[in-house]
Formats: sequence, structure tokens, C-alpha cells
Amino acid sequence: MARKIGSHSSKTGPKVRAAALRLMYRHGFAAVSMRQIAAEVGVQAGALYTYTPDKESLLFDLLHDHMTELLDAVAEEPVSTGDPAARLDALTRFHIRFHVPRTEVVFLSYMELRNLSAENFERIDRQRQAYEAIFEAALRDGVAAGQMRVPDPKVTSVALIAMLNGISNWYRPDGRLSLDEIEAIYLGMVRGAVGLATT
Amino acid sequence: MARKIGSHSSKTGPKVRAAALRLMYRHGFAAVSMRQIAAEVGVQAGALYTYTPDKESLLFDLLHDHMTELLDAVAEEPVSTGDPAARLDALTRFHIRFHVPRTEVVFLSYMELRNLSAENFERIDRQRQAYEAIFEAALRDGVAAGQMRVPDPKVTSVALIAMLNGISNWYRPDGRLSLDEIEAIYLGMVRGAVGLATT
DNA sequence: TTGGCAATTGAACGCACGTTCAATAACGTC
DNA sequence: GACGTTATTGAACGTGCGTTCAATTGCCAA
Repeated sequence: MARKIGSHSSKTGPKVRAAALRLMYRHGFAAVSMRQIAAEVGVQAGALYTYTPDKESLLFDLLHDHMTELLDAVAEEPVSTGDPAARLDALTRFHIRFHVPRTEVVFLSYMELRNLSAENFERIDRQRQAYEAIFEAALRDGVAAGQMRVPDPKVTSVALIAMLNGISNWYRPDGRLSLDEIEAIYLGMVRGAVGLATT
Repeated sequence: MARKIGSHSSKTGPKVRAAALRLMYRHGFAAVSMRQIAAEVGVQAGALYTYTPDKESLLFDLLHDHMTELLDAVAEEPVSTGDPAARLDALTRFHIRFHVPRTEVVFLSYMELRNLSAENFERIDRQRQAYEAIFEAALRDGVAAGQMRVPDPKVTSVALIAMLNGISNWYRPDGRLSLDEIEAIYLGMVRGAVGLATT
């Protein structure tokens, strides 16, 4: 056998990425073999190398594309200018809405960074820092405006993001709480944590 | 060669555990081989099986002992009776002090649970839930006493723990902030998040 | 000083790994 | 319908995996 009927890189490519994401999320990068990914896609292991130069690149591309999407999406939100409290609210809502449907890659982003080469790690890390800086700016401006009480905006932005990311560890679409309810609860905690009135 | 001079299970055993912890933290459970662990200890791979029945047990024992230590330690703290706000303060301080010197096993606990068998996973998970329940109780009592504003104590306890655990991702003993400063910052955020006066 | 126990070696087991590549067949353009 | 391009196979490469075990030797109590 050789080329298969209906085979197309535009179909197989996304399938490879989806299979890699699902399997790496479930078992971890190192525990997943190229053969397992290939089996999930329905091809032989060799065929994967049409789509990636090696296994690490598969992971890196997933993480890098996720961070790029995140940064692009947040750039569309009203989070950089205007009332700091409103910006923090918008950031919180955005963060939850963006991350909740992306449990798998969010988990990967936090667990499998160590499997990247130093160079690739730094590229992802720089993107992460850029995202954190948006939170930090809102907090700094909130303090400057006398709205918020935040002794260390850098630490607080990391802490808030860690808290929000935690949602991915337990959220289930059919769970006890709706997204709206979750959003309201976390919004209250975020506001409280920075010394804003929770009303 | 056979038995080595000075060899003793009371010396080699802890070395094996320490090497396993360090390597699994750095590279991930699946990416670390028994031969690497053995090399770090200074023995051949076969010798490890004097100390563990298999690789998974090595991971499980690390996590299980950590959680047991945690539950034993928190039981010594004044966190179950008395003023709810004071209990939450004590819990926050305790959590930070306990976890900061244990970065490696804390990370492992969150990343490598999926590498445990279903049975072993549940044992760790039950311990984790027991720990979370202590936070939850303090929050419920705080709400009942009219001190705190917490719409969902279960979610909030998980959220606060996630926020506190995040410290492990960036804390360095020689970093910008002292443990006292970190404690004060997080204490303020925790109190704010549950609607307590931050004074 | 002896002898059972404890700790370790080192070879071996079968298996799976990531990756390469010549061969081949479907695709898609002209 | 011819033909270059694209996608895939399947075998092969060398390597390293977790685990087992007979053999060996140091330890230590009697």
C-alpha cells in the first residue's frame, strides 16, 4: 500500500494535532509514543513525519499556537485602557471563558514545558510573561488610581492567574455549576483579593 | 561483585527516594528510567528492586507519604475549632510554610497523578479531599458566623489552594521576597477573596 | 569464627521506542 | 489521460526500557 484514498494533509494534519493533544494530556508527553498517536489518527507512525519534524515539535506547536491564540484573543478585549477595575473584571471573564473550553492544552502548558528544549521553552515563557503583564498593568493602574490595594502587582497577577487556571482541574460541562455561576464566584474572589468592593 | 562495602538499606533506601523525586520532578515520571535513578544513587538498576516492587510504587510512595505528612502536620495546627477567620489565617500560613520547602513533591502531586493506577490515584485523591475539607469547613463556619462572604465554599477552597500552590512555580529561596513578605501578600489576598477585612 | 541474612551485580528477557526511507499509489493540474 | 506532486506504507535501524534472577559478597548475631 502507499497513499490512501481521500488522504489530504488538510485533513490528516489537524487530526494528528488533535490526537497528540488528547493523548499527551491524558498520559503525558513522554508516555505517549508516536505509534499511539498514529494509531489514533489511523495511519502508520512514519506518516506523522509529513506533519512534524519530530515529537518535541508536535508538543511545541500545540503550546505555541495556544499561547498565540490567547494573546491574539486578549488583544481584542478592552483590557488595556480605561477604568482599571473594569479591565480586571474583563480580564477575569475573558480568562475563564477562554481557558475553560481548552482544559487539555492548558494542562499541557503547565505540565510539559519541561519537555521542551531550552530555546522553545523560552519562546513559550516569553508569551506567558506577556499575558501576565496585562494583568499586572491593570493592577498597577488600579493601585495608582487608589482603587485597589495590591502590595505586589507581579505576585498578585501570578496568584490570580493560578487561581483561575485551577478551574481547569475540576470543571466539567455537565457539572453542578454553570459557566455564569463560576464566573460570578471567581469575579468576586478576584475583586476581593485586590481590595475592590465586591458589592 | 556483589554486595558493596558499607551498603545498608537504611542508607540506600532514602537515597533511592530522593533520586526518584529529583529526577521525576525534573523530567517527569515517564521520562525517567530506573537506570537513571540507579545511576544517581550509585548502584545498578536491579538493586532498586530491593526498595520498591516497581516504578509506579516509587512514585506512589512519594506522593502518599507527602500527603500523609501534610495531613499529620495540619492536624497539629489550630485550624479546626475557634474563630473561623483566625483558622483561615492559620491555614494560609501553614499551607505556605509547609509547601514552599517541598516544591518538587508538590509539583509531582499535581502533574503525575495520572501515572498512578486507578486504585492508587483514589487513595491520594481521598487524602487531598480531606485536606480541602479543612479549608471548606473554615469557610462554612465563617459564613455561618457572618464574617465571610463565600457563595460556594467548595469552589472557594479549591481556588484558594490553587492560588497558594502557585507559589511553588516561582518561589526561590534567594528571590526578591522573603517568606514573611510572601505570607503577608497571600494572607491579604485570601482574606480579601473571602470578604474579610484586610485591615 | 561461623553461617544465615541482606544488599548488590551484571547479564539477560522480550518489547517498544523515535526516526528514516525506498517503494508505491492516489491526487490534481494541464 | 498523462505526469509531477503529495501522502502513505512497512520494514528496518540502533537504542533503551522495566523487570527478573542466579551468583556473589559484605554484614552481624550467636
